[in-house]
Amino acid sequence: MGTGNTTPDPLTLEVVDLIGSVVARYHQEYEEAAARHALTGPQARLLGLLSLEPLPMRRIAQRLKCEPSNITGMVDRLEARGLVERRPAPDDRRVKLAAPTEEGLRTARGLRESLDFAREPLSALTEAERLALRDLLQRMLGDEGENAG
Amino acid sequence: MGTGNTTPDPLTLEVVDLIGSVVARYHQEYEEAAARHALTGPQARLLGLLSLEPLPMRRIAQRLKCEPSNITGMVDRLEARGLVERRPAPDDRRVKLAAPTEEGLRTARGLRESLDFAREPLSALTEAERLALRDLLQRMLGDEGENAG
DNA sequence: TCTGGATATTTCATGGTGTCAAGTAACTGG
DNA sequence: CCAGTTACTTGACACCATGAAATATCCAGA
Repeated sequence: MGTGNTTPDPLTLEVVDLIGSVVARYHQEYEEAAARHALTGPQARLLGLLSLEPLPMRRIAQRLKCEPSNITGMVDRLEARGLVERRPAPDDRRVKLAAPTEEGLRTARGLRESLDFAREPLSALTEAERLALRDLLQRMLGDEGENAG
Repeated sequence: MGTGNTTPDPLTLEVVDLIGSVVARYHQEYEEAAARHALTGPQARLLGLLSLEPLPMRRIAQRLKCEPSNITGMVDRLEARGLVERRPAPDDRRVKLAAPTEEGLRTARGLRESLDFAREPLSALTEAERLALRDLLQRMLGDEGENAG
């Protein structure tokens, strides 16, 4: 919890502002890409997550940083559209794995492809610049390198 | 837009992934800062916007990229808490300006200060690195430098 | 002046997201 | 077998967001 209360220098403020723009644009493009597949942003995120590997409901909630009861409804809606199915976990009858159906996988794939935020703005940078950007972002995020949930 | 359909190189994918992390962290911190002032993310965004200058409802909708009918409810809620008030526009009796109250201004100020995403992660970078990051982000966003709505 | 079309805001209905509290089923340790 | 814990679901509620329809106001032209 930063105790910071002194005003940061103008350069920092400028960078923060730029990051805000990146965030805004990222979201906009993400929502648009999701809408192209008749999905909301959170639904697209969930489907993308499951397309990597099926997950128990509780695990999904941790990854998406929300309450498990929320996941129930989201999976319900995706299940109703035939994009996701619930499977029993082999070793624990309490847990249910949410897994994408064939169509869900296709949708996730299409989603990833139509997510042009990847290429579009970054194509303005040379490879060396992308490398530099990667390193700077890594350093920025560095102190929280979490992979497992 | 983008016709891009070839898979981007691994470096680009890595950078995109990092940007995704930045976006996630930005959002998380923003929501937390808002919650510290008993506001939701959208409410905090709206209040921050109005703290710069009072705006007509329609203008707010354009800035926040949502429907005007949505703004009505958001301003209603902030107004009910005494953070925002509606004023008549001097030259057009149809339009109403949403303006922060004194308390709204105080809240917006406190919000800005508690928004540590500014300082915290960027403090890991030297000034030269922040400069480099600024230039890279500017180039990334460059082709859409819009300011007026 | 009157009238028709455009604009600003609101209202209503609807659906998705998110929280919290309570409930059920199943696992775990004694 | 029993108590406590864990996983998921349900129900009530608030907020965000959209779209269609209503109201009030502006504006341009006859």
